[in-house]
Amino acid sequence: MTKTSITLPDIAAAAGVSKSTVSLALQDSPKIKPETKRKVLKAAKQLGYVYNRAAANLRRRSSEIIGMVINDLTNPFFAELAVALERSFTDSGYVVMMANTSEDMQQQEKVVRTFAEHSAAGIVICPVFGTSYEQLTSHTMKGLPIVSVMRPIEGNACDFISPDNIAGSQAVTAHLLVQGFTRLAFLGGIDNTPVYESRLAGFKAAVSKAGIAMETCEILPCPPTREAAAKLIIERAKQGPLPEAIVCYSDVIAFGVTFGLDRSGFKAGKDVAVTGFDDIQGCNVFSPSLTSVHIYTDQLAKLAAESLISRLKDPERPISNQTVMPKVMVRESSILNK
Amino acid sequence: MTKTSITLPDIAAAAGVSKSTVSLALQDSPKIKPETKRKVLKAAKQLGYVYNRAAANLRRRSSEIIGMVINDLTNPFFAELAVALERSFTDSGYVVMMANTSEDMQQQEKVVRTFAEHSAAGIVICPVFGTSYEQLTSHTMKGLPIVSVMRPIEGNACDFISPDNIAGSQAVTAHLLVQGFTRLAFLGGIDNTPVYESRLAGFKAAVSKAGIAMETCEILPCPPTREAAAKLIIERAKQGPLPEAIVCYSDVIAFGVTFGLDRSGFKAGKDVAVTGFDDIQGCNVFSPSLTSVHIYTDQLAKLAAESLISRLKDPERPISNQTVMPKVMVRESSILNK
DNA sequence: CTGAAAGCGCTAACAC
DNA sequence: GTGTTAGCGCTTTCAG
Repeated sequence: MTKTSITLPDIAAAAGVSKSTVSLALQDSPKIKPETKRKVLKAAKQLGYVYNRAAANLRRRSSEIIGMVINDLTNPFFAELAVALERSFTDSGYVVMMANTSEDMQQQEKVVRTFAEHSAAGIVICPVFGTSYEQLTSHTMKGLPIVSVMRPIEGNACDFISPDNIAGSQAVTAHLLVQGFTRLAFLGGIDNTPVYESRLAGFKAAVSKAGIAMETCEILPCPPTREAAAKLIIERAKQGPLPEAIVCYSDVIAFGVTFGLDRSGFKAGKDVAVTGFDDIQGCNVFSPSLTSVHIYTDQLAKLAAESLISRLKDPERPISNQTVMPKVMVRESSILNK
Repeated sequence: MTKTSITLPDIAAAAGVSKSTVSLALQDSPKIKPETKRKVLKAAKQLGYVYNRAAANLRRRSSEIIGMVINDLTNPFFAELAVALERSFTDSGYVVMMANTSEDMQQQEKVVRTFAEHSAAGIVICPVFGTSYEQLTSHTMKGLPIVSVMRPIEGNACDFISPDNIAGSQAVTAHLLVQGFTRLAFLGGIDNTPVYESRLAGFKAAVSKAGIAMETCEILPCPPTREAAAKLIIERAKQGPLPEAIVCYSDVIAFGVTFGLDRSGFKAGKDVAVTGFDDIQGCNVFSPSLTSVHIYTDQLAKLAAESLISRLKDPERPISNQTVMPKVMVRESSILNK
């Protein structure tokens, strides 16, 4: 809380006008004479006035606060997404309060409630898997507009923006198949989560379209961290010949796999083809550079902001699901160079 | 803004008590009979009441909001720090509004002002280099408590928490020197910034203590990104024999250097010893695993929260600078294994 | 222990 | 164009 008790009346007194004139002037209302405005602005600046938005919001019964809830900021992909989202909203004049949930449902419920208590106009969220609108709003913040990004909220009750995971996964798998690999693996991601299921579905679709039996392929889920992926592939390497190509659930997984392969005496892009998903910044500055699926994070963020802002303006608009078509970025890791 | 117009009077009516009794009950005041409290809580829950903190703060003339301002969330080190900071503050019952500045001074001034307008109780910031308290508070938010982390605010006007960069850098350089390297380089970081100067000073101190002439060493600053570091070392590699060991300004730089060396036909940890700084999560899941300087991010975050909270309680307390002693984590990248 | 009344800083009709 | 007046939802003396 700023100590300053400089308020509208103070400015009014200094400028020799009334409280409401000051209010109008500060909002740059056309009802106020330019000269008066100048006088008011000058007095405000002189006195070191700090606008009190909470008071204004209270009176106006609306706010420009957007609550942003991110599942895991230490995951570089979500950090990139968070930054893009923040920019999209601030570009539209909103201010975003941001919170990290560390994939913790309790924490998530808590921060959403806190945002609601601070009169957030709406929420943009990468929800913890398994989140439903009901629990998110605790039956008590009904009508709080929410848009989810990347991961859907159960029950289809919220606007949702995501990449076309199936198409992206299918395309990157096809890119591998074209090279003649027949023993593939899909590695990483958490079983029974929507993103995992979609990316896996794309993988399977490509494989079966290529006329390859799924039995020759391996499916190895694991938590979305470098450590987990590394551990998994190291164990796997001990158990016999590796697949020729590994489609990873995400770039983070792919980095872990690359590391694990190295520890097991194999090289990604040489002994085994590896692909990622998300196309985060690091992909290009990594040896081997990582083939990945670019999902247009900035575009996702832009759509999320547009979607939420539209809903704020028209709460009755039908719920919308928007999908962005990704693009395969071929780099070294997927082209074997023996 | 939550649509709900459920307010204290509504609950009061439902529970058959007065507005103020409800307020007290909600705050769990000892002045209210347990039975009454139960009645009130029940009514509140039934009606789907959402506490309005903005209104409460307005009346109480204080708030539990902390504004967190981070220079670059896409840098994994700062993302880790941000998460740690957020946790420290929320653990103490504060709610943090977070904003990313992308190292943009204008953006930084804007978000600090916005936080002030939202009645933030204080600010925790990783400032853009060159930030002064004066400009941050625009001469108008005087007295807004600010604690800076990692990077100092000019003029020593704010509490400041940081690792002992000199000691950390000196220690990791010494670790290299002990192995007998004589041609070292200090790579990365932005010239004339305090963190750079400190880390470079530690490097120089170790070198001169080892009786080595600084002339045999190279100093190659560059922006703190993987890309910039990679580009720099690739250029450098073309110009003649590389140093035997490279002390990097940060882990991000070290990752870039490792990549660039690889592109130039050299291996970190084999042809050239490389060390990082910050000890971010990736260090262990990287080939070669990266020797780094662990700076106890959680501890920095904890001190930052304590420091800011103390100041909120006692605005007159003297400004404090706290330093945390880092620790060298020796891994593969710095032990040549030819 | 509970109620009545005042007011935080601001906006928004509605007068003048 | 500008001033008056009445609150937004809450906390907090102060009575009772």
